[in-house]
Amino acid sequence: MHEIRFFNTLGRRLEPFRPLEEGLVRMYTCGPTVYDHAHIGNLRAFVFEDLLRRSLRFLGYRVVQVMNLTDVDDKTIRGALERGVSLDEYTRTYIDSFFADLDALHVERAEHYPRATEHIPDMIDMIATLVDRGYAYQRDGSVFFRIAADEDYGRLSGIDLEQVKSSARVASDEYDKDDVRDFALWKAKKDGEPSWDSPWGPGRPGWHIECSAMSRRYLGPSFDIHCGGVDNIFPHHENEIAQSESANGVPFVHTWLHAEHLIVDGQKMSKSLGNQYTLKQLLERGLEPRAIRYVYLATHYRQKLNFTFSAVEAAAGALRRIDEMRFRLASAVEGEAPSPAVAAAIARLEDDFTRNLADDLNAAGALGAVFVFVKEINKAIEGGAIGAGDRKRIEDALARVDQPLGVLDAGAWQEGDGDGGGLDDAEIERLLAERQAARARRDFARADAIRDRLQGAGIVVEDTPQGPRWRRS
RNA sequence: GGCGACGUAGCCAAGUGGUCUAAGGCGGAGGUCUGCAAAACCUCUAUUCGCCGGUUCGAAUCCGGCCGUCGCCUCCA
Repeated sequence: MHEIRFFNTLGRRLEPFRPLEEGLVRMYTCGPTVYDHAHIGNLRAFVFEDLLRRSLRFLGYRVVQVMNLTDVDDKTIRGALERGVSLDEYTRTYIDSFFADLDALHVERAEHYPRATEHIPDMIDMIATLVDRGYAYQRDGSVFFRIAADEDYGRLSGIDLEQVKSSARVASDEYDKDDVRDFALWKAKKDGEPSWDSPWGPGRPGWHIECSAMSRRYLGPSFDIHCGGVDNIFPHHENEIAQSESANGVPFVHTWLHAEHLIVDGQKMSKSLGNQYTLKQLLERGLEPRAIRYVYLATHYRQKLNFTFSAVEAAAGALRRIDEMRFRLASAVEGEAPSPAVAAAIARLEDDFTRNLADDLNAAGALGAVFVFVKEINKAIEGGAIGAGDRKRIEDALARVDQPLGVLDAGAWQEGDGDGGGLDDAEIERLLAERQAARARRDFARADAIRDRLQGAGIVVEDTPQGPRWRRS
């Protein structure tokens, strides 16, 4: 078993990973604010978290993952008001859209998707504890966290609080706080906004408190991993640590993992550049979701991912190479005894693949091991070195490494209508036989006409020394 | 201004002290197969890791400087 190492943002170094409870990993992954459709940058973080949970399982752990849905904040409130609908109705559209995106990219479901609006009492409870303990104070119906009361504030981000103090943005803050750096735990109700009753009057929770409260509800006061995008390091995750440790009196999270941003054509995504794509927009352009998932996987999560259309094309080509190998394997003739070359290739794959994955989730390296394997198997097929039982052993090895990747099995990504343009298998076989007969009597016009017809129906025919083989494209 | 990241072949991207004259993919060039084609497969495709110094027996990998790109600095994954 390979030891898992992660780059912990807290401390900024690679370190061996050990869960608090043997064999079980509890992780909290910051989810979407459901005020708009997710863009491909948001989705990068979610695919990264999917890779993480799948990899942990592959490496032998049970996983409990929580992902919050932020359904009450400035943006959802504003959106609902503008559209003249309830908050719930407004966010439902984007929650549905979010899950549709996850499905399209084959992201596994987390164990829990708590919504902020369904956990207001948990948040009020935690805020009350913070007030009791002197970490928070009330002001005009709002409650603020007193940063000065938390000595080790800033140890995740390494932020210099003196700097924050003098920043212009903070100076323009709308609230009257003891210290400009203090942040809101509870915001007093404003006209027209949805609100909940609390000991401090009607209002709504601040952003950071939801993650502290909901993670405690589902994972307890201390757990193993917390993830998000790098932009969450400060202030969001810093504030979560402050709230949770001040309220619970125990260490909050051991390992913090942060996904780097995605850029498009070398530039930051922004509405004004018009490059803030949603998954739906890419799919409408004809990009395959499987290739998009591959693009996400092929760059290490701590590296900026430069998303380009040509990268998606390259990904599609890479996947085709794998599909093609399996296709050729399916019609390979097995020899007498199992092939030592195949056994060696499988052993090498499993070792290299696992080692890379355990090393801070190096999926790009793991993918490299898969392609080395593909090449070796191709050679074995070419050289007639596929032995008894090898086909299944190869397929099984691919299925194992695909458990964390979720991208190798073309069949799993097939859209419903792959029916070969109305031709069933028997009909295809009959046409192929007819074409073979035509070829045998050197009636190539007839043979090519049949091939064209099959091609038109989405059937690819490949001639080999052992006869033709076909597949639906 | 403060904090931080990155710069590897035409493109994408691993590797972070010796097995690196640098994995893998895309693209490109040859070849094999074929009636032709397509597809596929095989081989080749960076003596070099932004530039300059230094440390070391040894550096793409560590240190310093410079150049370039980018992110964060109160609610953006």
